Amino acid sequence: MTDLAFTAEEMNQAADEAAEVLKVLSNPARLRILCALLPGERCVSDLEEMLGASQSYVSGQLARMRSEGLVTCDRDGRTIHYRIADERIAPILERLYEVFCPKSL
Amino acid sequence: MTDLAFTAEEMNQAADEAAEVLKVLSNPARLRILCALLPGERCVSDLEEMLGASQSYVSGQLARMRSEGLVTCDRDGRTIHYRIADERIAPILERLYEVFCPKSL
DNA sequence: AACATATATTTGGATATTGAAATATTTCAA
DNA sequence: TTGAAATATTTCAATATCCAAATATATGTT
Repeated sequence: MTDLAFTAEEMNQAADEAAEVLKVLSNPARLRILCALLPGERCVSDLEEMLGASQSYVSGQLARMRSEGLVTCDRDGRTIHYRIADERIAPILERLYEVFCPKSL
Repeated sequence: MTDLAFTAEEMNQAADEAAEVLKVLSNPARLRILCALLPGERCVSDLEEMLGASQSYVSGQLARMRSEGLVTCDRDGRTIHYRIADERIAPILERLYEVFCPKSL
């Protein structure tokens, strides 16, 4: 039977972890990429088009998120499909939709 | 009767807005300050103690969040009580607790 | 092999953020 | 009015972030 309360140390750890994830979400391009991935896989060129951003920029942001384990990808021929790999992302994005896009729900 | 769907432009605006708020939350000290304010008002020295951070540092972070309208304060003698001033903060923090501190709920 | 397509990586300069240290301001109490 | 307590602001150096531009790599096609 584990303790139900968080110690101060655990709280600090949780805050550090949360802040790390939030830092990724705090860039509009990365946020929009993750939102685009929420319904399912997308290839890089789709994401480029949706964002209206350059190839290297989108690819760079994907690389960053890959290195942090937030997304993964599979190659299919010469296109690469990305998807969200961290289960903490979806519930956070859902809440962000509720807060910032209430009309769309 | 307003439209129920978000245009691409509205989505981009929402993403920018969300990213701005998330940037504030993406620093562990600021995140912990806001969590401490969630149940109600706190004075600066209380926050200092909770964070184990220096007076000027805590005050500086509070100043930043004040300038962005996320918190407000009232003076009571020589102590100043801060509280959350942006209604978007609480629902986001609640979700962060669910995701990062599930044990404590 | 040569070429086109899709994606990745590197580089670099501008700008922002971080957190510590010192100093300033405001208020109350003696 | 002098001093102490509570909070705010300024300054600075280190580091991180942003995004564009150029270049590299991998795959498929002819």
